[in-house]
Amino acid sequence: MTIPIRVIIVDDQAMVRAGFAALLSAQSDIDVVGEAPDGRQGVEVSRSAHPDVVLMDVRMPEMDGLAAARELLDPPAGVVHRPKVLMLTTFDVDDYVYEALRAGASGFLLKDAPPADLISAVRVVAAGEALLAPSVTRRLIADFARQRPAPRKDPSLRLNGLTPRETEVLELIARGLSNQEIAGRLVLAEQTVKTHIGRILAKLGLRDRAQAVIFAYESGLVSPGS
Amino acid sequence: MTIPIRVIIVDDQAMVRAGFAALLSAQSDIDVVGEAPDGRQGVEVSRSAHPDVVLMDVRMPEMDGLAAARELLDPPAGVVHRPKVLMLTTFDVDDYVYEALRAGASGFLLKDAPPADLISAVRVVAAGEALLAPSVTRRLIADFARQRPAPRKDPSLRLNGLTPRETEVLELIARGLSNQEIAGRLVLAEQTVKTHIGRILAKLGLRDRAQAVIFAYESGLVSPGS
DNA sequence: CCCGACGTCATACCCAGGTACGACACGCCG
DNA sequence: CGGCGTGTCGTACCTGGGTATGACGTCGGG
Repeated sequence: MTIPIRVIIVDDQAMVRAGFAALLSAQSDIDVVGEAPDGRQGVEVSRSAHPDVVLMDVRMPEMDGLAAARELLDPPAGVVHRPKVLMLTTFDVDDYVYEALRAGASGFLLKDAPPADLISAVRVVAAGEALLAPSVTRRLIADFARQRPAPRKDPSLRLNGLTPRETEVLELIARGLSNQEIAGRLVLAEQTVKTHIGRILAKLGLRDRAQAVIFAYESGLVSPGS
Repeated sequence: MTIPIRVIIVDDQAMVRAGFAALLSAQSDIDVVGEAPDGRQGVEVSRSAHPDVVLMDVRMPEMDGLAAARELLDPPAGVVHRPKVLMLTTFDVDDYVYEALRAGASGFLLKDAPPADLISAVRVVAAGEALLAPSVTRRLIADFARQRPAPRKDPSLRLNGLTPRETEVLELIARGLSNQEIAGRLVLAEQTVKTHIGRILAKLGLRDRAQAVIFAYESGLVSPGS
């Protein structure tokens, strides 16, 4: 650590700011180079003091921490300085967490965490890594696991009834191709495509290609964005 | 902490096991109640020693940590014991991390982490929370942010052209309803539904309802599982 | 007050898509 | 060998869905 980590503290409670500042300043590798009582001023201070890390409270008057974080992490044209943002909150509220992470925050800590945690969090974040409160981590993992429990297991499961060729056709349906286009792509007669589709719909208990598209998405055969 | 946290250590290197055991046993609130040199034996030991937390190395002979974790976290019928699993690895490899989290692991640490981290990780995990190595956290957050940059912004963005009523119709299309069913649901003449659909397709540059379904999923208007 | 956006509906037309039935070829397996 | 699953294609039929055009009522804003 040749050069210290530059930190600013944005929180509407003066006592909290003072406490954190004292705590962090006591570290030889950390400099507190600014403070602000609300999001708007926080952004300004950050722009002029160009800190490495911004400690940002979530709930604040004037401009809340979320908006301020967004402003700092996705700055308007011309602004080159992009600090790391470490969000702080008294209670952990889901929405805030997710919004902050989406905005690009590097961490999310509860204020009741041990002081040592805050200090190490600043170091971790400054190093370009990320750190979350354990309860937040748990939730994020749960969410992650829920979203993709096994992207390639569920589909093949219910897709079992379909032959490879049928699966192939189904995927093209799910891409929005017409029967004619599918026939062209697979080098088939259009009627053959119809035959396949007929069997697909029968096997899966669907009515038309629109429902087939739904099935393809719900089963994971195709996924948004892919 | 009236009753200590029961921990077992699964790692193919005896020295590592010994080191961790010594480190953890020194804590008054942690008991090391078992060890195993590979995944298969790890599962067995876990079943008999019923620990609160299983420290599991990723890379192991016989049965790797991932498979063992899956076995412990999604046990066959009849097995009631479900310990928390804390994965350990020497280097951090993406795939392993995601697989482990999907399987339901409560944490993922690098072996080069400070000893204090391991100890607190055990406590955190035992408490039902989760904890990840900072580099892993960063990656998970990045992934999270990438997956859903703003689930309710992108859609409404391109959905802008659509009127509320049209959006409503589109959603029902994406649910697989026929025009007749949509008419019934919205208390409309079938022709009105057709009119709406015609406009929807024109505005979005789509050809038929199948493509409309795709659009609904891709834009986030509807999501798999919802 | 008039116009534009929105929502509603009608009449008419056409075709892609889905259904029904049958047929033939190929490869695998009991 | 015989049968089954799979993939291929043909003919025939029917309907749901998409297109075209026009019309009417209601709002809200300029």
